[in-house]
Amino acid sequence: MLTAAPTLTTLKAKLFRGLADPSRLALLEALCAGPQTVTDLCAATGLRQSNASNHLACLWDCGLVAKDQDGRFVHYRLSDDRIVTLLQVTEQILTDVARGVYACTTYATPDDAAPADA
Amino acid sequence: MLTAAPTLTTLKAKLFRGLADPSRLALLEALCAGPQTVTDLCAATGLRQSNASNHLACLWDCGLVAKDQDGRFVHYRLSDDRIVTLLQVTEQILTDVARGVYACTTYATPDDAAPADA
DNA sequence: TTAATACATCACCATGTGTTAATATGATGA
DNA sequence: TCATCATATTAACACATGGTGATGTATTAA
Repeated sequence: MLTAAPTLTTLKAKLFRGLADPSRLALLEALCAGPQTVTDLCAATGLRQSNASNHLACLWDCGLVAKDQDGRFVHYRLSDDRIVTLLQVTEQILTDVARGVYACTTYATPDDAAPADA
Repeated sequence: MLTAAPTLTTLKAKLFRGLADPSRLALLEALCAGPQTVTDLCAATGLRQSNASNHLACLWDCGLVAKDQDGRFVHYRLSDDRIVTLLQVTEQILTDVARGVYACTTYATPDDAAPADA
């Protein structure tokens, strides 16, 4: 590919990959409202417990979320406020290029159906 | 997964996925310097021509890049200046959470080796 | 101790996805 | 026309990745 050692570009791609899954993004967006337990997050996102736990582990590994143990509960939260900024900028860009993202099927996520309304 | 119809979250994830590959990210970063032909981009990124062309097609489909035909040359360019902003914010976040992204192997890209220096 | 709750981990499977080589298209110049 | 350059397209392959269910581990309460 590009280089053997992890370059800044590679790291950036990896960070984006952390955001490039609807489940993980849903978790992050749910966490924008404040710290949540895994059970809360499952309820908010509709994910199975094991699935949510897997994705949260990924997000935690990547440093995108932090967690605080509280008895048998684990409260997850965003580790950095700029993640919100990132999501906001993305949303703004999406406003303009949404049509394209909509249409892009080359490396599409499996769960987007054909648009019901243009 | 979450919903059947493409939600804003799904679209956002898709947009991030467009940025979540080292090759595509390298192409976008190369384009930050200005419009480039495919051959130029191949030289700048080390990608094979067909591979670069594939990724550029994806980026174009997603609306992240625009292209201008010029004889047998095609000049690609970023379609939106805010893409640069997105990359910059990401780089800033990376500065702080880089250690985590470094260590995250759950959904790692294949091309990052173990760090030589912690 | 036993049961129940909250969460993590694991192996499996189906599918997504990046790369490559080969080939096609299309434009330019001799 | 023919050769060449610039780019796009395609099929095929190997591998990454997300989802699931089963199970493991703490923690709490009775």
